Amino acid sequence: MSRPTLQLYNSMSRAVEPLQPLDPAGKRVSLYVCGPTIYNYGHIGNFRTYVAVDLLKRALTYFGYQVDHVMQFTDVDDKTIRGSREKGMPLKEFTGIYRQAFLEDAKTLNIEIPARTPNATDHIPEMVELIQKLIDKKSAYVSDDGSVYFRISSFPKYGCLCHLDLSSLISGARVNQDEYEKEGIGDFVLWKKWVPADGDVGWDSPWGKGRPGWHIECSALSMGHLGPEIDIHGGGTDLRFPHHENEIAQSEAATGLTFVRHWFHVEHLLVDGQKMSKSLGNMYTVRDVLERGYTGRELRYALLSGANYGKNLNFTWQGMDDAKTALARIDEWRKRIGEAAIGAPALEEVTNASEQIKSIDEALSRDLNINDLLGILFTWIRVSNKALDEKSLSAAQAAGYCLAYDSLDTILGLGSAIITIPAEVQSLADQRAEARKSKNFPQSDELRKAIEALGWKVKDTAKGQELSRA
RNA sequence: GGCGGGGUAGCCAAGUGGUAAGGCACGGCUCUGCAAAAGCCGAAUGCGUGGGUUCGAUUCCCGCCCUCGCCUCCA
Repeated sequence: MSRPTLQLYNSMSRAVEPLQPLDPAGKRVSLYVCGPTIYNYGHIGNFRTYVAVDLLKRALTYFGYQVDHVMQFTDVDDKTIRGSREKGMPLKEFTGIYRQAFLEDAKTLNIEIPARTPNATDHIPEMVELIQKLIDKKSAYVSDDGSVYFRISSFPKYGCLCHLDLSSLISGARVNQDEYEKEGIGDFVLWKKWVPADGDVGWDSPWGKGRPGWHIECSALSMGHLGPEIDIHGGGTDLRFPHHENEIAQSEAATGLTFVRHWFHVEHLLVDGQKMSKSLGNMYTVRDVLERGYTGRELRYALLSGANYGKNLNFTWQGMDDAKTALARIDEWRKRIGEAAIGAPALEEVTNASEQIKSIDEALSRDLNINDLLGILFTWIRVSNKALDEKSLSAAQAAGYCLAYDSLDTILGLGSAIITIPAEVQSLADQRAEARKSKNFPQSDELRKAIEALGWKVKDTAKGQELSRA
């Protein structure tokens, strides 16, 4: 089936543009995403970004592209070093804990882990090589203390991504006054000279022992894994400046090529309308949300549906409840429509799905318009439920809805609720079935209350009781 | 000061130069032993505000108000 061309907002041009991959065959799309710094558990704001990236990746796959996806883990910087020293742990061990935690949380949210997730520290030689190249090209210099800086004045395009004027940087609000050794105020560090606070963290280099600056890892890893020019580079909106701006400078100064064709930035998540911060006590991890009794897929739904990726998403517990209810309705419907499809003819004979899939394609192609997509889904739900109530939906039509939904869910990634009923709950339900058989309704109601007290809901249907999580 | 994003029903949120998707919440009804689930019906004469362009603007233009973010820690 032919699909529309995917239109994506490009934060470089500030316009929605059709995606045009470098691959001459138009099949392969290279995608690099700036991963987390692994010094702590990721919060839901981090995961809003990665859920959005996951949506992008799934959409690309859906549109028939072969996605070459790389995301690095930043496992060396001030925060990781400080954290590991506080815990009295080797850096690698310390960051390993949070790398693992991130992967687990991603799994909770049904985020597809990129095929390659390199750690920055496993690629120091590539970074050193890139820095040397920049020095050779006079785009970087070694300062008196042995650190290496990128020379912004050597790169006229500097500021192109963020539309910044270099002179405005000089009068910028926050400039580190301590960095006397820099030639220019906007120059940024490529290689940081070892200092005692770094402890045993450090690598040898032509400029002495030290460690890479933050930005160089993404340039080295992106180019190393995906080539000097890539299709899409993404991350949270806060990375635009300085991180991505600096990546462009480093990479393009070294290669003379266009580093990235399409920039994908995800807007931030707010909590109760405010920026998350420790002082406000509104920073939640994925684990915190789970502890409140929500599931990963409920959080995924909330993160996906709260707002399109390019806009701030306001996280609230009310929003989590809304998500939970809406998702339960989708689940209920999927189950019902699936049962109605039993006995349907072979899939190739199911024709009404194509129209539905077409509407999905169209909404998705418009810069991943998830809310339009959900609007379409809920319309299917209402229309088909009505038809089922009226007994006017054929098995073939039901199968068409199943087909369309399952296709849609390759993008949404909601999957299905896996329900394991505790023995205690099942036992109460069995007793209730007996009570109902003998029309002992008072006892039946008592048992329902007992089941609800355990956090479960019971529903009476023509086929008997059905249990679900409250 | 510079750059950018928002202001659409109680809450969340799409959208369009031609008369306001969807979700959640709420009320009534149908169904049900009662519930639940599902369905039906119900709310914006209106899309921050004042002008302008137009046959027609929430959608385009200008001014104003409010709000959020970024301007070298940050997804």
